[in-house]
Amino acid sequence: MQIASVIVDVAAMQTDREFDYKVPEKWEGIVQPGMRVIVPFGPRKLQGFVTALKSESTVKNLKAIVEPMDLLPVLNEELLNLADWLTETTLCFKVSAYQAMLPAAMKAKYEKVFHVRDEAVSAGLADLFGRREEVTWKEAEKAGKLNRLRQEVKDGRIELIYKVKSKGKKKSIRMIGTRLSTEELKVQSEALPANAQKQKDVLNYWIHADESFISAKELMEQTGAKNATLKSLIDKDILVEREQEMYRDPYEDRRFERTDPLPLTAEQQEAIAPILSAIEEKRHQTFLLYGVTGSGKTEVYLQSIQRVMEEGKEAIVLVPEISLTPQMVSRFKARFGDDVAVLHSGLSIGEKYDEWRKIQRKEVKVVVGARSAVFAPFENLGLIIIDEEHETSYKQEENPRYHARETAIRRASFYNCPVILGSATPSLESFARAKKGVYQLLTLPKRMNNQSLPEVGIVDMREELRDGNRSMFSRALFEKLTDRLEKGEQTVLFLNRRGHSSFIMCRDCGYVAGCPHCDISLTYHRHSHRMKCHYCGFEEPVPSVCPECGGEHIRYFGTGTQKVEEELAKLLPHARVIRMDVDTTSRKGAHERLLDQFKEGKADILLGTQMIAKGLDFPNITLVGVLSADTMLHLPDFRSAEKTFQLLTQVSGRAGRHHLQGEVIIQTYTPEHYSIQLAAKQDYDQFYQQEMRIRKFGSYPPFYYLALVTVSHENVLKATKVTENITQYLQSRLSDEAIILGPAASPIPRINDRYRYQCLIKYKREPQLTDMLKTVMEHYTRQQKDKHLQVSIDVNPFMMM
DNA sequence: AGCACGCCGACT
DNA sequence: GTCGGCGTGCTC
Repeated sequence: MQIASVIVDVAAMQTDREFDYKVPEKWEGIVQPGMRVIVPFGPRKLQGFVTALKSESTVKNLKAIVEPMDLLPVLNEELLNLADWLTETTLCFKVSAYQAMLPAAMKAKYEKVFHVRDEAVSAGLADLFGRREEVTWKEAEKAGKLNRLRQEVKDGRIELIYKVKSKGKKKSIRMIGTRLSTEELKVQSEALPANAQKQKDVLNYWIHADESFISAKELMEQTGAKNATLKSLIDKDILVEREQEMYRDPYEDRRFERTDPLPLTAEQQEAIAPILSAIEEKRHQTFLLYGVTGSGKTEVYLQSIQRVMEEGKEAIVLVPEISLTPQMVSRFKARFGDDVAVLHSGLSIGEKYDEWRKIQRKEVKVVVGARSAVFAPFENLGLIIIDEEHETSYKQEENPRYHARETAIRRASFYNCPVILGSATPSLESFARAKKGVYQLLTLPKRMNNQSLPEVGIVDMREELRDGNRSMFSRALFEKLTDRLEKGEQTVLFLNRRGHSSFIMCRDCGYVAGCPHCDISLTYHRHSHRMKCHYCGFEEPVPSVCPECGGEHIRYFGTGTQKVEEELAKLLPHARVIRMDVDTTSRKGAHERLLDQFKEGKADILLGTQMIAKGLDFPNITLVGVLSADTMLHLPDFRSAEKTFQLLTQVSGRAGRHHLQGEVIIQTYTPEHYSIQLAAKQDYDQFYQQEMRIRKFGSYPPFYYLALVTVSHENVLKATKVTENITQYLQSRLSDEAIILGPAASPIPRINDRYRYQCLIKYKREPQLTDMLKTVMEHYTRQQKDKHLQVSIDVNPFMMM
């Protein structure tokens, strides 16, 4: 007898282990590791993942698998292994790891239905059931009939059935065709009654058509026939119908002009050579491709992929979600055509599912996608590329809290293939590893067409204020802005905050409107004229007088894109402005449309948030203005200087990429800060040196690894007590080399009326740490006397909040 | 996570 | 005397 070990679809500590099930004889040879199955679990039915097959089990009364959910495994051995590793390193549940590797369409959906056993439905339920045999639990609940039904179930007249369904469906279209010859059709047509003109029209189509099948939709359009007409012909066995599976193609109506490999510059050739030899020698190696903006990293990627494809292998390209724009995609589609699948959050669940299936069926060779594309189910990987390697979005902030970079390296080492990490501003971690020789450093020091880097000016906004300029534009920026308008050149204005103003404050007493449930200030939203909490969703109208002192001088602080847009309209009424932020680009295709408009010169100024910091490459942009460079600098995060430097460098790179010389103005209240100074000089190396000193001094990455334990509870005392216990437990067991900070209140000490305390572990080498953290997790979730207690652990955290 | 079993308060 | 509250423990 075959027995399957199954991980069930319940993300909880107590169920995070294998359960054994008999494999029914008829499924033997079909059920395999990596396949999804439906299994009975207690009274219900659940989705489960088969992890292994065996012939014995220590459990005596095994239940049997109900049925497989797939024909072929959805996870191969390599991915099953990778899931084990993810579980180990990120301390997540097995199911969570599996789920992260599969498209959302494969997530199970559960439904409970009441099914009538007897013919007759008891009185009182007739109105609920009507003539149906089944009623869903939800319907019954709405009708308030649950108790009644419970009784019926007990008495055995009604059965409660647990159903498991897959969320996504394959898309199929209805095809209509005929197996009859033209002659036979003519005969059939004549045999039809005289008033069946429509049916005759339909048959006439096939008498003249070449292909034997056509989609029902198209047939009806061409012949004007209704569905009923087709149906009666099908009933007469003259026509036949069938469902044909098809892919949803998100890029259906787009055509990509094929491009050929471009000749490489000497620098590019030097950089690509070691990559190509690693590919040829099937050697696992991680390359850090450090190249300034516009130095031609993408062409290096493309030609590396080309070589991988020539070897008959596959490649994964990871790109930050935010720059996964149609322009980016088109560069790959243009070079590799239909060999490319694309995975990003803009696709529907069904579209993602289809792209995933193309990969699984080996119908594509290249995947371009955001973080989760690192799990693309290729089985013959030849290369993984991570563009903009330093981007924090490669770290997932929910369980499993994995980092795409580490995951990629793990996969690549399995396949003995190289990884390319590309960036103009590498993360300190990666650059340090490159310097140590863990990664091989490849440099592209020059811009492609020998364009010099733009001239960058820093404006001290405190001085502006002192001189009486209270506007959000410094005199220097405003002057250059008007100059560009006159010359007909384009400007990009960058601001990393959307909306209007960020918070409101009373000028009399200094009162700032805060959330009553969280320790954070409320954000002002103009359209609704209300204040909202971004953490718990609380909202309230803006007070007309200060609730503290009754004063009437309520002021709006902070500047959002919307407010800048209004200000521009006032100051430069003739300027045509395009605003790009989450609000204006949420509609499908809006992103591309706005950029196209700007590209075609239909606007003078492009005003936007983060999303315009990348990829934008238009010849006519000669001025870039950063309205406030230091908004990020004061966040409670040891990476804030690094992030500021990266962003400023990134944004500056937008100017003067072609024939016209570019210029950048950075407005700031802290002009002396090294991250701003060095970004202005575009001096990564200097920044690296400086920041490394600070990291060393503070014992932060890349000198130490981090692990963050966050405890939250409604009761402050409980939260502090638990955090203290955890800290003590770790303290007593870790080596002297480890540094433990805490217990301390989180940077946001309260969210949704729950108090949050944390403990930060800095360590270099603690082989026991994972086990200890696992113990901590188990201890506090098992001893669930206190349901309200929450403990979360983030190994290598990026968000310290 | 759900769901059942089981043991104590306010109602027909 | 029952309905229903949610504490506890299990699911191959």
